[in-house]
Amino acid sequence: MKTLSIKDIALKANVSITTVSFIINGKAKEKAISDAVIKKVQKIIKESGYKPNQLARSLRTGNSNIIGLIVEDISNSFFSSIARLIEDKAYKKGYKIIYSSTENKIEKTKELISLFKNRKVDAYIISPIKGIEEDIQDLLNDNKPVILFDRNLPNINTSYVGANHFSASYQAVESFIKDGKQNIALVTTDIDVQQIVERFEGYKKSIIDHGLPYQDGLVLNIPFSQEEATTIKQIKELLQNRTIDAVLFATNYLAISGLKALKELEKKINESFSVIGYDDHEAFELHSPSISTIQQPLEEIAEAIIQLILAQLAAKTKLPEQQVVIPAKLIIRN
Amino acid sequence: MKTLSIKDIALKANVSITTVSFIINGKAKEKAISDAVIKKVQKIIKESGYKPNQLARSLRTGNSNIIGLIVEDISNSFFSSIARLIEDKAYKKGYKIIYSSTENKIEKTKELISLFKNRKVDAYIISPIKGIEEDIQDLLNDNKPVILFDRNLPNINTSYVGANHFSASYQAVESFIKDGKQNIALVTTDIDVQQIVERFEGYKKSIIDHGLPYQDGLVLNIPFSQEEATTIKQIKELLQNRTIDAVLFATNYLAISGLKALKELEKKINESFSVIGYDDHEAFELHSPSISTIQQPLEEIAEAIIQLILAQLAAKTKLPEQQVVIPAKLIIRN
DNA sequence: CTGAAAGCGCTTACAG
DNA sequence: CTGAAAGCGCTTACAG
Repeated sequence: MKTLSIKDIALKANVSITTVSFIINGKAKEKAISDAVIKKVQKIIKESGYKPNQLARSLRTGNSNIIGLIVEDISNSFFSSIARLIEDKAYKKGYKIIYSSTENKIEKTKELISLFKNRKVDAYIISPIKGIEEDIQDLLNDNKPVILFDRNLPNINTSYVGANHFSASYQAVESFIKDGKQNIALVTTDIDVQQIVERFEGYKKSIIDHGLPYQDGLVLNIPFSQEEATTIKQIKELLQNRTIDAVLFATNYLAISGLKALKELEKKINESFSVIGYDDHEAFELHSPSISTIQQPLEEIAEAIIQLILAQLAAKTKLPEQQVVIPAKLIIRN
Repeated sequence: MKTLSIKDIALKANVSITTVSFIINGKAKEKAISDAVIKKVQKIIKESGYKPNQLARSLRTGNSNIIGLIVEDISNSFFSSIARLIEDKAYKKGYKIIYSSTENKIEKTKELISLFKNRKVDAYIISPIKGIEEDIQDLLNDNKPVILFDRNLPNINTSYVGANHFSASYQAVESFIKDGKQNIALVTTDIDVQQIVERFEGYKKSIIDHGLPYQDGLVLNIPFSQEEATTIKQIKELLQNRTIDAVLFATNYLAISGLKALKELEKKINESFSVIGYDDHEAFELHSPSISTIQQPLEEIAEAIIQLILAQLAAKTKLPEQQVVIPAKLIIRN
């Protein structure tokens, strides 16, 4: 069961490995290999089930037809959905995707980039955190295409795809206010990334623009890696200690924790108490009542990312960077 | 920014690449390299940030320190949790995991195996489907460790880790009956894998053992790749056309569709109508009322898998295969 | 129309 | 105690 090499095929076909290589790589015509030889070699390849060793190919050519996808947490449905869409689209162009989660840890992210680099990944799609600017710059200096998404990094000159979180959370708060809500809380996370900061700023600006007082005490910052039990406890405390008639959750998993807190408090969502979540989650629609949410158009985001990356991969020279900002939509469910 | 090779290090250190290689691979002592040389070379490696090219290393040694994980759907929380646990454990032993989803498609699964083979993956963890027996046998003949999990394949002689689904669904039905339920439905999927068949058989046997009539019409087989909207429609029809006072769902995503169907029908879960799900889902606990469920002990399963795979990887000879069956637990929530 | 040969970056048996 | 050389399986510039 020794696995076959190009040499074995060349031997069987009684031609040189050069000829076999040209045929495998679709360069037969260009190299003017005779039809008879092409047919013969293809037949032998087919019959023997020979598959070129990708490792050797990558080692020689320096590229791998692999795109690396680095996200916060691949088990979060926002990221897994994007990953799935990108994978499908990339596959059709002959690229495979390998992905991994950073868990918002700088060290882990650096290791991942280094690992992918070592495996000669052709291009990178990264949902970044602060502290890895240098590593990304190295990639760029190395002429590797890098697309940032979901979060931008101010000092990096590369393309970015993401939603407009400022205006999304501005609108969410506005919809609360139109419903007559006065004391609107925000439950968010403490990670210092643009996308999260924007959600806070949209919240704050909307409150102020509509003539309500901004209250620091209504904003709860949850540490990212905190145990969920602690998060639930903190949300319960917020809800018990303050007069609150509406809550905006800045991420889907915070909203889930929030719903658990409400359940434990036996506090109902109704005309006098509203909730809006972020991104989507299977539990939102199923919940009684269904949970309204700010949704990012996943398909559009995935499409924009893959377009940019394929364009850069196909180009010989560096393309001008683009900032693609896609509006998020407020979905009101009742 | 040319990336460094072992040659560059050898040059800088003024030694041969052989010596550098020995030092990198921890064979310096064994090869009796002098301490002075070791220190010097290590210093240069550190300062230059040199990382060995894994592709070249794999090409030469024939192994990659990568374990391939092939599951039905990585975005299902059962599989993503297992993947996460395995990843952590493997990482500590110097192995990386790459994973991908089969979506229960034979062709896609074959392609994945072939892809992983091409990338010289050292070992395989597979949640299999029928129709890939030959491909797995090829792997085994090639002396690659393969662990099957979640589902077994009768004619393959390799280790397996999974839960006892027969007794789990037997118990679930028993608990319905003890609660006075008489007309118990099963919503399951049509994929022909042992794990799903067992769930059906446990259901049927439990009904018969407790003196109830088994009714074919109370078992709904949902095609795996069917649109969710259709699934919800079929579940609604079942519930409307039949007298049913309890439903066992054979997978977590079917339970979610079932809950959506109940919501659309405005049918409440209460003393006279019960539901049990399978595996877990964030929405189960959050639901009002919370949904009882059959849970597989993820940590134990992951632990068993990784133990078996690491043992086989460390062994020079083929280890005897083991069938590890772990009991699933019925979690009653109210 | 086709092939011999160099080289990608490593590891390792062999020699000294 | 250390190194020269072969070889893993490919691709491609060059030659004819």
